[in-house]
Amino acid sequence: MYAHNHTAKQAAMMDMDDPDDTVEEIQRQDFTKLELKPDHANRPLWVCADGRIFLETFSSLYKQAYDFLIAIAEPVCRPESMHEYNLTPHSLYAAVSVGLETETIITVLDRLSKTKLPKEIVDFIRGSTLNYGKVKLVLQKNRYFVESPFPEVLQKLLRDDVISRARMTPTEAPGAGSSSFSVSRAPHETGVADSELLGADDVAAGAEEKELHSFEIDPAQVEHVKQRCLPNALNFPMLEEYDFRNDTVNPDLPIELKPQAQPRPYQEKSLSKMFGNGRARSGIIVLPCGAGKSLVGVSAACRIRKSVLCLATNAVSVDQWAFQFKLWSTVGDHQISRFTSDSKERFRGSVGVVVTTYNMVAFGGKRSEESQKIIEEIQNREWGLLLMDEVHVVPAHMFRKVISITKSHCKLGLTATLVREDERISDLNFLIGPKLYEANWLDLVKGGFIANVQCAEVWCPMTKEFYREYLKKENSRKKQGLYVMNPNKFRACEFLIRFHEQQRGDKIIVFSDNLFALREYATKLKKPFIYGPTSHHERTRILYAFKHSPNVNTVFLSKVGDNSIDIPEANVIIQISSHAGSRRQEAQRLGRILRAKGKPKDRMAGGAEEFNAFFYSLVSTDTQEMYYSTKRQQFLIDQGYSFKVITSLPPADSGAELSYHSLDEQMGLLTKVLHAGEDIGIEQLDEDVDDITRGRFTRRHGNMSSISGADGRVYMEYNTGRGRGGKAKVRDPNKPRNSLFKKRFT
DNA sequence: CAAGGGGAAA
DNA sequence: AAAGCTTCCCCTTG
Repeated sequence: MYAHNHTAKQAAMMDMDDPDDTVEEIQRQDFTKLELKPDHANRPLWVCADGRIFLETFSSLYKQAYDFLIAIAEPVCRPESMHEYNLTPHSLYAAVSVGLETETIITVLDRLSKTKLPKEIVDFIRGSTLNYGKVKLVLQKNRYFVESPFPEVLQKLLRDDVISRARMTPTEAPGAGSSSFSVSRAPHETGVADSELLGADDVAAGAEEKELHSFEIDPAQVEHVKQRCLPNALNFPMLEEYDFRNDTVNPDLPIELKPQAQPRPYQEKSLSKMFGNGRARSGIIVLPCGAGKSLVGVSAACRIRKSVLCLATNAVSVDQWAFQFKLWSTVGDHQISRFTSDSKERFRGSVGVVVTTYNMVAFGGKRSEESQKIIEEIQNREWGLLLMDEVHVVPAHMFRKVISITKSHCKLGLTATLVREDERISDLNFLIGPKLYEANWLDLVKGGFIANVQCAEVWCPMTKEFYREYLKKENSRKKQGLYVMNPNKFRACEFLIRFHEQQRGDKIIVFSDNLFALREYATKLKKPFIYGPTSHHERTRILYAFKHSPNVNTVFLSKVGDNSIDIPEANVIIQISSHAGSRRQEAQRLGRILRAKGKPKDRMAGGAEEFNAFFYSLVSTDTQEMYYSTKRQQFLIDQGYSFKVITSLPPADSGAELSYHSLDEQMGLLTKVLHAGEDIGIEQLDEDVDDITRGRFTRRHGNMSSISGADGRVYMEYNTGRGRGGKAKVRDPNKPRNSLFKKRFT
């Protein structure tokens, strides 16, 4: 009661239009005070004073609103009918980076909003974008300069410790003063660019002859200086654009897209964000795996037409990038070279494309003579484009090293995972640049560009005997051994493999981080498996068979499969021991089956959505494994996927033909597990993974994810009785039913 | 010269 | 804290 009165009082204060701190707090909780416009039904957005924005996806303006929102705000959660976004200083920085002007942002947002824009939001947008474009970072002949038409801005920056220390002492007397800046005439900038950089008020002044002031900074300190300039610090985010058409210092690379390289609409769009004003912006493009990231990268290279340094995560993907360059572009054979531990090529002449790994560039240890020479060449030249693949999986320290070692005019990061401002991933904002474009997975699914995945979590009750031992054990490794080897889980796995192999003719990957389980499952089911020690030769043999033989439709993989194995054929994933897997890993694994198979038209017939890929996580109920299940799903739920929970696998009528049907067999397995000793389990989440999980979770608290998560559980009926699966009876009548689920749930 | 095993580092 | 899996380089095989 008291709390209510209090709120009412604060609400009264808000009515008086008092910009008090508490206002924001009230509006966070109470949307009823927002003033609805008369025609609100036609407008798709709810804009809250705390920066949250909700988008109704069923609106007729959805498409326009979506394009706009994705440019100005961070997507938080995008389930089917309502998206949640967050307006942040970084997202607004990204928005002005791609050429949107402050007043445009405000006008359009207001036009799309059901309610009058809260004053706080308007102020916030103005405040966040005010200083954009006033400062530039320029790379000239291997030296870095901070440049601005406003000497007072440079002075302000130099009052910062980090920046003043990074300054290369000018030859003249030290001691800052505008007179000590180098002064130059602004090089042929167009009026269009000016208005974009300076904002409406400054354009008139800019029309006069303009002077540019600059000071040089230590290349090793570039990263720190950039960070100090970000919106959350001094708030003069540095513009990094490459005016490649006017770069006469670096030679041109004769390279063009081949005519058969036809970018898809979303690829085209991401490129237009990058090259919007005729120059090349540094930043990040987010596309799911299998959506054709490499064509975007190659296209960017073909527009800039200068030397390219392309970085990938491992040698397999280096080969793929080199292949993609040759496939999509006219790059000559001796203009492209790979640099890995066993392939040290060098391009001819002064300009070309080098494809290598982050590791190779950042490697600190002893190098062979040959490597040493190549790495020096890489370090000592200027690159037009630094193309960075899979930016989200590379550890931050590796980036730092790579970016400070190499000198590039433009950096393009490609990633599949959402980049958000939490934890270390926010470093990407200044290490590379703002996010330029991000595709919505579900839209790509609808367009038939990536596979439509059915995600499911299969709850496998522990058998009585296994559970008794489980409760007895203190050691978490032994516990893990027991719940991974739970006979019911094994049977569920076996059932799913049979179902997908026989009923649908699918190709299946089973992931297990636990090597004991990997071996046991694979051997028992007579399927090939690949893990670390598997020789290269053996790997290729197995993968070849998986690809070409109708008799090999399932392959078991350990963590090796996460990165360095390319299996475009698979369309079903089953995880048997996944609790140690992060969401990032989960997303990555899902990515393995996203590559769309078949023609989009076939799959979209009649508008009915038909699943063509499946992702299962098998979880032993009432064990530690359950603890992580909700967390792991978060990423996919945020992308708009819903998780089904299946509690009745294998079905009661399929008992006998599956393994471990009899108690005897189960006891045999139990004995084996109990005698396996310490080798059986692996430890809990490693530090890195845990950090990320925690970080994202705190941030997620109280947003729509929880709702959509609940929504994904319409199939669930949790049966606490052990030894027997519950039977789910509720289902969403709007969702078409896959034959598997038809079978299971009727 | 390529394949692949060993050791070291991260 | 340790296992697992990278990666690098160097060395020995065929």
